[in-house]
Amino acid sequence: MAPRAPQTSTSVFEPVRQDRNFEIVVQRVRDKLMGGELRPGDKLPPERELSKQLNVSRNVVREALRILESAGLVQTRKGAHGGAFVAPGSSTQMTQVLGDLILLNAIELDDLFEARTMLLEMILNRIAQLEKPLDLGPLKETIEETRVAVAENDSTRRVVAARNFYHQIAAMTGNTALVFTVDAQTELVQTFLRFRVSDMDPDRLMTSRQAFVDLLEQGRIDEAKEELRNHLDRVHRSLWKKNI
Amino acid sequence: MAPRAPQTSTSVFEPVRQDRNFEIVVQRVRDKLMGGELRPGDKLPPERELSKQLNVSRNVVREALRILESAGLVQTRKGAHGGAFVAPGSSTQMTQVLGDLILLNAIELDDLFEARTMLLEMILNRIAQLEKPLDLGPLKETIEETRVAVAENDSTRRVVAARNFYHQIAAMTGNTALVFTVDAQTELVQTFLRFRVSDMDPDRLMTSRQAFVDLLEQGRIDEAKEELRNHLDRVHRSLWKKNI
DNA sequence: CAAGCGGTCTTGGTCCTACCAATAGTATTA
DNA sequence: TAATACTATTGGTAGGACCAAGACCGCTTG
Repeated sequence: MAPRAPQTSTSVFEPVRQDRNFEIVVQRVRDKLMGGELRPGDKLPPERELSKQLNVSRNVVREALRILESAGLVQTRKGAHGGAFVAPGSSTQMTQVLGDLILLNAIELDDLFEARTMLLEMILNRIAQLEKPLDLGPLKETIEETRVAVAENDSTRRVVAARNFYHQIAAMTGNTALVFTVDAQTELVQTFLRFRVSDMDPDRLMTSRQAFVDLLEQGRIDEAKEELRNHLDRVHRSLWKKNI
Repeated sequence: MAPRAPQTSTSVFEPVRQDRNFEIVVQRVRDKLMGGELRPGDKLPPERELSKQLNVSRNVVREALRILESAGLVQTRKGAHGGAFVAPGSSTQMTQVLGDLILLNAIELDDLFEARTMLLEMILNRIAQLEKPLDLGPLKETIEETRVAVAENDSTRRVVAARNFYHQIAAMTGNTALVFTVDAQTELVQTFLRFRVSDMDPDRLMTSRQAFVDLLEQGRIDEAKEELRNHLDRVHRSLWKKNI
């Protein structure tokens, strides 16, 4: 054999480990979720127990739980019979993500508004294609709820009712992904609106809501789209004023 | 004075504190981001320093950093001159959220596919409304890249090229929110596809891509939509087979 | 007996201290 | 001069201690 030149061993050895321990723990939990071994409502072992089972420090377990919690996968409760429970899905995480992207200036607020308007128009198009007659019951109830909230000047109820309004429009498509997306966008817009609900003229709001559901009931979807788009434009414009 | 009945003091005292310390730390950082005091690229103080400044334990700081990190707001590096740096926005968090919602059975995979198809159709509608002539340069380059990747049977390059393809379609709208949403959905679908890229017939893929851009160039948007929709249907269907 | 009160145990929340491990910069040596 | 070794910085992990909230049990008391 020819003598081997003394070369600096070129990446023959791969790094033993690169993932941090808490990332591995997170992945373990995700795997159990994916495998169906863990389902919403289930309880994870106590932190001390988990740290023993996984042979890591309690610190590592806690950091992993923080990640899972901020991802909306688990919720934690203190005290006896407390612990980390697998959570049901909600739109709050998507709201958070969108909000953070705006914080980082990666998404323009205007663009989000435009996307929201487009998404809702798209949803109405989808609704127009449905064969079954629409069940406008929930929508009408929500509008009634809005009316009461406006009458009593209860801004909290008003905000909830607004969220329900858009939620139910999306729900009419039966598409869960669209529902979550709409919910997230609505929540985010409401976050920016905060305590400026009162800026919106109550009469105009009720008129618009009522006109929308009436048009929908009569099957005049295109006009309903127009009504909704005008309303959204007003809302977004009022928000923009603040954001200068 | 009339003697006061010995009533059990009804909620005169409010709880001193409810937020956990690491949540407060997270909020502090978010506030600095919102106020523009922290911008992407900036470096946070070292953990030990931060724990001194905020008067909390290093544990609390670390748990807060895990949350910020999993939210995509910061990235951490080890070693000298390391630390937590404010990150630029990316679509990975949105991808993660969507994936988690599917894990939790809160979103149906089929619904996500449908939403994706609808979103891209919507984007093409938006493109059709644009006044300026489209710049199809990047799109053509990406298709060329796809052709090379297919020829060399390089699945990694193929996946990247596919991501670019949809990314550039979305980018033509100029709407950052749409771009992020499309990117997230594409990444997620690719995650589910994983190593099944080869399932797609290369010839058919190239034919579809080429036809799409040709139609787009000739302004026959409706036919381009049709072409894209058929392609997406094929992709989603092939994925569905696996998911049984 | 019923209501309420206090004790007790479980479990998450916080703190501290020590040490390991990666990394960039600097000094040293062949 | 270039490769090597050292050093300081900083995140990652470990383990122990204590606090605080909440569920449960049993005792006291009216």
